[in-house]
Amino acid sequence: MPKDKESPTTKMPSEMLTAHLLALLKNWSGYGYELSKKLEEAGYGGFNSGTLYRTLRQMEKTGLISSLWDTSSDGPARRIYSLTKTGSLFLNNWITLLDMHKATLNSFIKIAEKATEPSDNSPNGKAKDVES
Amino acid sequence: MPKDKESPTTKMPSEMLTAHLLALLKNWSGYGYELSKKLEEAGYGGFNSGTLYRTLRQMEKTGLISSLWDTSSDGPARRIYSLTKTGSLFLNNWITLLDMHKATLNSFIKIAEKATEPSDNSPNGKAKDVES
DNA sequence: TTAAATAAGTGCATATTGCATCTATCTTTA
DNA sequence: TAAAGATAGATGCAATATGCACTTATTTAA
Repeated sequence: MPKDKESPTTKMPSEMLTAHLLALLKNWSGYGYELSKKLEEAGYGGFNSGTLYRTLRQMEKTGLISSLWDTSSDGPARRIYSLTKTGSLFLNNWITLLDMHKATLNSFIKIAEKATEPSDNSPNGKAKDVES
Repeated sequence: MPKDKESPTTKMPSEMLTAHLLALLKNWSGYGYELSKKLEEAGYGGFNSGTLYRTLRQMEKTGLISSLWDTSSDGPARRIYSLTKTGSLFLNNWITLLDMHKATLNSFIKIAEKATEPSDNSPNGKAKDVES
């Protein structure tokens, strides 16, 4: 892998969108415009196309996906993306992380519920007033 | 332009961290330093303290939490945060969103698995080579 | 009196995003 | 046939967000 000279930090793009794109590309190859339509169909719209295309290029730079031009069909050329091994691992990991995230949230919430059982509703300490 | 009254876009801070903080503040009041320790205990460390404090102030600006200074105990003053009604709704909504997110991921993955049943592993179309 | 812990924050460089716009290819329609 | 629209991917710029190091301040421990 060329690893190009993006020397300092090549950061992962926005996690939610990345995860959806990886899932769509699981065992399947597609191009940006197509992916954006599928995401919108699935109710995951709201981003602008620029963000999508930039995210895809960024994912490619970090090795989650790879691309090649498809000029075989009519219309503008399409950049076809496929999942890499890394991308596949990342997707599995993300799903595990999601579960952990939710478990932590729930544990926090449950701890909070327990802590307030003796109906102590007042904020702790003698607190002075707000200031900006 | 100073942008001052932050009229147009006051964006939500990084979603994961926000969600954890909201969960910790559910039915409970705490301050930044304390929250950061709890997050680290729960295995959710890795952010630096600056990010945490800035996230909290940002959450306050968007109305998810509210704060007041606590000077009642020894040591440096503490900014005590509490969940607002908005924050509570946001937290519930986030948990729902997480479920939807995971459901969508799984549906994408399952569709992909079905689509490849006839063992067609080749990328679609006659694709030309990559270019940067 | 010095160091370390607690508590909250700032400054600056870099990264990411939103919004508008651009290029280009092909199809539809007036 | 000219104009408009859909498809496809991308960029420029301003506004935000983030990482990293550093600062300020209060109190306790060495």
